Amino acid sequence: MTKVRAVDAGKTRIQNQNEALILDAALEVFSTYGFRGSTVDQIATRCGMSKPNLLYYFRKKEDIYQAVLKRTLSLWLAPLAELNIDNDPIAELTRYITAKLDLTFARPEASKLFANEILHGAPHVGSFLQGPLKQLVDAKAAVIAGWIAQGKLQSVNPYHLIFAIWSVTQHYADFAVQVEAVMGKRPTPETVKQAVLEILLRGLKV
Amino acid sequence: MTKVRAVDAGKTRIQNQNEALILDAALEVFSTYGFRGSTVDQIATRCGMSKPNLLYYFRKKEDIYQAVLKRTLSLWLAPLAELNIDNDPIAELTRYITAKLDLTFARPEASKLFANEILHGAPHVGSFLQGPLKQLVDAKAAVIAGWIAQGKLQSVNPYHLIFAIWSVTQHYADFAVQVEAVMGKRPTPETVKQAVLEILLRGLKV
DNA sequence: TCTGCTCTTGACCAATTGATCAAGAATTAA
DNA sequence: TTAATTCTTGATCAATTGGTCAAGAGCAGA
Repeated sequence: MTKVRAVDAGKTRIQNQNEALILDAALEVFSTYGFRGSTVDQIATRCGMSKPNLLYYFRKKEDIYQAVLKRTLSLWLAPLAELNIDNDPIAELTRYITAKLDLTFARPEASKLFANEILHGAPHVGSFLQGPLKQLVDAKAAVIAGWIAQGKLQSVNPYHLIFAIWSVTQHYADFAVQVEAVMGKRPTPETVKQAVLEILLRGLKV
Repeated sequence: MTKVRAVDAGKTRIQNQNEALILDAALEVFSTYGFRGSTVDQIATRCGMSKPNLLYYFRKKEDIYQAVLKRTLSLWLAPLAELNIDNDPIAELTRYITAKLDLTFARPEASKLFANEILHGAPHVGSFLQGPLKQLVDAKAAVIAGWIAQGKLQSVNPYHLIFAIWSVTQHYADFAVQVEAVMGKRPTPETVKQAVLEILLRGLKV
């Protein structure tokens, strides 16, 4: 067998293993306490690793954050990219909203990490917002506008519809504590799905 | 004139003046950088004041945060409390949503401060959420349920409708950076109002 | 003016924390 | 087995930062 380093982007077995371990721990910690509120030691301890050892894999705290954020962003974009103008708009939007809610309940930390980043002015993802994200949203806003032009959907500003979908779906991750406190219990994903679909889509049917 | 201290809850003129100054600066700083990300020095400098002097008025960083958060919460609750079952539901909800959006555009820092607090698990306002907030929402959810029972409003889960209103309206403060990046410009309050009202209310009319 | 209280701050302390380093342990390819 | 490389960490450093303190400046009422 050839040198391990040649296999996976120049990474050894232990490197791949530990970097993954670190990123998982970092997502948990950063999404809970924010960048400034998290310590390298916290993340290291969560991996059962010493702080210098963690810094052997990621030289700076910044680097860990960048890496975990990057890994999260692709997860974020995926569902929107699938909006297809050739299908029925209500079915497509239903699928999109459902996919977003599934993500919210399956990976609330990812949503919280992203929310934290934006809330603090998006210091690390500013160019992502203005570049890839804007382009994708522009394209999908055009799809929605197309549906409206074809008379398949009630008239609505596509950008603000997308914002509404984002905010409502991510609310159940980012503000989960408030939702639980106000309702006195954690609502089931099914209940949320039904309610959210009703609220967001009923007014859009022609 | 009697001693100044007797007038305003035992506060002197300078105390009232400086405490207000500090709370304004603290809101700016905390809402931008979060609790851990903000420093006492930052707040002090913003008031043109030395750090020890600031700590003369608020003995701990915590105390400043608590005070500014408390001052924000009442602002937050006010509009919802006015939902009146005797009026037309669409008119009432329109008024509520408009009031929330006005707050969002007039005081985005307040929204961001609150969002940050909830996002990090509401360590300082947990009891507020489970107490006063829950009670108010319970009462107003009953109002909405009443409208539905009277056939004045389409059927919808009142709690989730309130969550949707909160999330969509606050989105334009908390995620303003993203909204601007994606749209390529800052949308006018009027545009947002029209779009949000359409999205949230069109499906509710009977 | 005088007296007591409030207000202000430079200097300082202690704890936290991001980051480094040297030295040893473990792993790998031969 | 061996030699090179990778991995690991205790000890330590330097910067940041929340908070204290003593001493002086400013202010209000008599």
